[in-house]
Amino acid sequence: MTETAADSNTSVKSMDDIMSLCKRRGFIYQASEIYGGVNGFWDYGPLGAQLKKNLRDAWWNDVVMMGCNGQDGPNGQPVEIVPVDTSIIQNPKVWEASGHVGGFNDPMVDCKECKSRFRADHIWVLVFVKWPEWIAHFQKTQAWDAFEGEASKARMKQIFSSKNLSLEERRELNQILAANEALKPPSPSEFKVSVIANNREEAVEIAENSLPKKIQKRLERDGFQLNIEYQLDDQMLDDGQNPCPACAAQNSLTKPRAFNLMFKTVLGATGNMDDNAAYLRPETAQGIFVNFKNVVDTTRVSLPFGIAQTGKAFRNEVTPRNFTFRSREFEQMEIEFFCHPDDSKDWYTFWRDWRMQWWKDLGLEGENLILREHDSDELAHYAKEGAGTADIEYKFPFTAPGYGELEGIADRTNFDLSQHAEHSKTKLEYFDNTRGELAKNGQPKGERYLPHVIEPSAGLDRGVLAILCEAFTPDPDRASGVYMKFHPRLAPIKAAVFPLVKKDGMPEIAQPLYKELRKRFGHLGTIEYDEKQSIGKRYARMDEAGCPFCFTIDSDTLEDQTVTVRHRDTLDQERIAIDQVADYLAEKLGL
RNA sequence: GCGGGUGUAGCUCAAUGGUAGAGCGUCAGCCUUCCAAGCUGAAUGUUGACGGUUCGAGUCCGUUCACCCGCUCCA
Repeated sequence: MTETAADSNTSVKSMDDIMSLCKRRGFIYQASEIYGGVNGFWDYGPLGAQLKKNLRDAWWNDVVMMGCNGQDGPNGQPVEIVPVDTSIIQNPKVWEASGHVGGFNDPMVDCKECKSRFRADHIWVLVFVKWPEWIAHFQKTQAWDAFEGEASKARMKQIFSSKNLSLEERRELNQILAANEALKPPSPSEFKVSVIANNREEAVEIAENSLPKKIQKRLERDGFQLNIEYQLDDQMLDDGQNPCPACAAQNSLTKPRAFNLMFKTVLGATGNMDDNAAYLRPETAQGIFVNFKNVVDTTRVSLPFGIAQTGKAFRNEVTPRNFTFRSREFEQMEIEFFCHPDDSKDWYTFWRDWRMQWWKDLGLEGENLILREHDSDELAHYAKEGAGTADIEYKFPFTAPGYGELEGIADRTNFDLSQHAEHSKTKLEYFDNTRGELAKNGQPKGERYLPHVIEPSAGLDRGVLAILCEAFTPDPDRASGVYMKFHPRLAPIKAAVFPLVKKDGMPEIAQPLYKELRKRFGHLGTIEYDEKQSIGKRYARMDEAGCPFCFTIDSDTLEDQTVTVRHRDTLDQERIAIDQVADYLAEKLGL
């Protein structure tokens, strides 16, 4: 309990300082920076690339190869996970089945007639009526009474004149109208025109001056006047029956569908987007689901088991923000764990708790990391009602005192498999010969079912960002002013070898040690060698890069073959035999 | 996407509308005896980009791009 509250509180850390260090030391650069960058994309530099690889490797080894680090699952058996590496581009039908095409988006509408596509919030619908006819109709309704006789023609005109009424007042009036069934069938001789406009003023301007001559003539001839205008999908005013702004076909627009956050791309060299559209995957999960049958058929796995995958995914985020936290291109580490429906709750709990522990073991400890169960009203379209979705969240400097999601653990039920079974017309049921009632020979008859899925889905880039934020430790007492307290397992630089001075035969001793360490540990991260400038400066540089151990050859080494080990976090120094350095480092790296 | 703010060397920042600078860092050399020491020298900029006003723009105006802070969404 020596740690004070301030020590564990990331909110005292400056995100600007962290980003500055990331740039300065080559962790993360803005993508295509020399061209002015591109919004929502980031490049990893030498240290960042290695840090990211180390985190990915830790996940791969612990989760996939070791099966939850060798821990037994809730069924008392070892956890079985197999890896796949699936395409970023899948058959477009995959995304229809998964629900990403239909529900994963911002408002767009299509014209059923001319096939044009519009942004719903750019379409304004102008409703024209014949005033005397409309007023007469209106007077038969209860709404008329609500105005207590004030509803003269002039008053009506005033009420529905866009220039004089606030949105709130308009809402209020239309609530009165909407409450009256007699008004539900549109008033006689209503005439609708849709226009593309950025705002109400522009829409009215177009209505008054810029409509096609043909329409203007008709309105004039038949005595139509503008009654009301509204934005498409206006909850209060839109009746869902709207004309197309392009071809003017009446009632030809689909309901607004959110515009797709998926990256569209083109298959084939002709570049014809209309015929050959495909999508860059918005999540790696679907590549797993569509291969479920393949894996079952070809690899002798049996339920319960998981399929794991790391890889890039792409989303056209509305607002990329907060450094790499919400990037448009990002890497996921996903497991789809398949189990019997009856066991899904146990497996959900198991995964949720184990994944939380895993992040803790990598150094995201204390109050900065929380496990948060979702409320039922924020469950995703695939999540079972009340079955459980939890987020592992980290208190980033830019979210503090709130938290940002690092990994989500969701019970996806059999949603995805059933969707793909239906859309692909392929049977995806699993035949479980350990279940079912017993046959005469005492063997179970077996049970055929669609497995349920627990999905622990982690953001690799977010993990790296959390590790960076957690590691960043200001320390005014040391030369660098800051050091990166990476877990040795994740540190991109594993160790450094320094001759204390560049003479007296010290470099000649340091060089072979450097080469020995590099040969043995180079596959895990960088081993540095540096003989330039003062020893303090070299230590300081290693502090900023987060190198956990420095081995220094000094004049004593010449006498007794020992070297100094300098510890990054404590600044402590100890002496060990030079021929013990490699074993020492191996132990410290947990090998 | 909307509103507000910011863009000058790797970083932190200067520069009345009048020759683009400093500190730190980086690199090279000398020196060195455990925490950015010292000395000498060097490199580094289309002042985010494009256009305009002006005899003259880092500075004023317009557009655009990027980032930051709010609203919103996700892993």
